[in-house]
Amino acid sequence: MLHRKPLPSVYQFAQLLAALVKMKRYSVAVSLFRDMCVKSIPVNIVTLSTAINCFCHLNRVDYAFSLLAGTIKRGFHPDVVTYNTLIRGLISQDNPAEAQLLFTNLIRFKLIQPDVVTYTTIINGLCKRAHASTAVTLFRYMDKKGCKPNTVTYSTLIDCLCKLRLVDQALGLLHEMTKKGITPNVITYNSLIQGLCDFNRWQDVNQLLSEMNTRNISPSVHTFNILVDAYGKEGMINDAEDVIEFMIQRGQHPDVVTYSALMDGYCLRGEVDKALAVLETTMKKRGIVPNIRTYNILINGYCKKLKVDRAVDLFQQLPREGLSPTIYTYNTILQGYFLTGRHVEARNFFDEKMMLNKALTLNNITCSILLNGLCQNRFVVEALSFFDTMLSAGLIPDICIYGTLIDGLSKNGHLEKARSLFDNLPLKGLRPNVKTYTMMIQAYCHDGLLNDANELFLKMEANGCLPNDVTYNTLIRGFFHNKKYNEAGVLMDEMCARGFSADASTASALLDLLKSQEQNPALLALRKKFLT
DNA sequence: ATAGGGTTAG
Repeated sequence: MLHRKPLPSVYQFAQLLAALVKMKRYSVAVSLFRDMCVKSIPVNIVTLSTAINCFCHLNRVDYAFSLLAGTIKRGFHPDVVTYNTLIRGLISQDNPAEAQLLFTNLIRFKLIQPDVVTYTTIINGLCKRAHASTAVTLFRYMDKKGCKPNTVTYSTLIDCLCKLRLVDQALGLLHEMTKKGITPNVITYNSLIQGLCDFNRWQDVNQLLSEMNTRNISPSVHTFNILVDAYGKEGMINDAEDVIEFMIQRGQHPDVVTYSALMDGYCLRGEVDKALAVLETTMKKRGIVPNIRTYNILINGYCKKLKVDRAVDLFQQLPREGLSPTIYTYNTILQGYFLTGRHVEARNFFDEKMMLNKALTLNNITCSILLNGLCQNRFVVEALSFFDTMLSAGLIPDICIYGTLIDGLSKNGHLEKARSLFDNLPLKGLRPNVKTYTMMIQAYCHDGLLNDANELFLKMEANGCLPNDVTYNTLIRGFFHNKKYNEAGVLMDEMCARGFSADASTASALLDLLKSQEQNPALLALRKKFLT
């Protein structure tokens, strides 16, 4: 194009950029745009907006805004499309406050009139941050302002409601849109099918599929992938295979996502070798190239089967396949080593493979795997020193990390350290959850501090955290071990009243007690309670 | 008339 004389028009360059965007080749588009600027090829607001969009997709909203400044400086007028792009960029960069500010200023200074895309973008951003009710309010507001929601707006809201597990509300919106004459598309249905699959509502799924059929909306590869994944996760591997067979019959081509979902299904059943066969035969035969997620599934499968060496073989095979491991890959193998008691290899793997890899961002999962693994192997000092390493690497520990640490410390004879960590959680802006409370209660019980345990049990509910079945069972066993059978009985009644029941471990603890103290009246009363 | 922005799966 650059060598053509006369030069192709700005339209044709815009089309080329758009094609690259469609293929998600954002950095290629950006370098082409730069090339155009250097060679003084005319640009306009359309090509400029496309470049701004590319920067946003590359997570460089800062560059996007400096290009916006350049755009205005060169005398072009950013329009509603330009600003919608920037609003989406800010939201996707997790900066909703700036997005909000941009939106209000655009309206205040009458720079643009928000359109249906503006509202849809913001509704999506709100929903993805779990502000569903605000999103619905905005949804009703735009309608009132004369900006009619369209298929994409409804699909966005439906998808978000499904992800918040409000599937029936989402189905209500489907009904509402069709009544208004706004036709759902395959994306609308895919979101709903996913939402229903999450609840194993197979009958409703089939009803939606036949509804699609009546409306002449063909299921896409996406649709089938949702089904393969859902069946695989439920262990219904034959159904998953049937879906793939069906989609091929209908002329759809399964892709890497389809087969990865199938492989995950096999791995969850422990049939990792079958998953490997899918990769080595079916995918190869069909010319489908596996990606890192495909390998992660296999690596995870082998680790869960305690075949860590096979997992490491696959890990070492990655560069040959042109793939780079992700933090998920590393975390999986690290956990595999600990799971099989190979803590020396785990620590070498962490030191040599993970710490030295500059491209890797260690996360809270890494931290909790390490802390848990070290504590379970009685390396408390090392665990604490790793914790410090992670902190100085800039990691912000979440409540799960503290839970792991509290549990590990208390199980290795450091109850007071665990207690002080627990008590200082509010100072770190963290609230204990039901697991954290339960671990601390267990710690107190283990050291015979039943009063502290009971006090905390009462306190958690007062703090708005309801005990669950694990909490009750933990405290009841604590009373058993400290010969407080009457207290155990009272708590057992309370637990049953709340719809929980004694678990296997509590039951066997009681049976052991009964065996050794056949005539203890308190225990006999407990047995009566327990057996009825 | 031809070009840019918002929604779905592992």
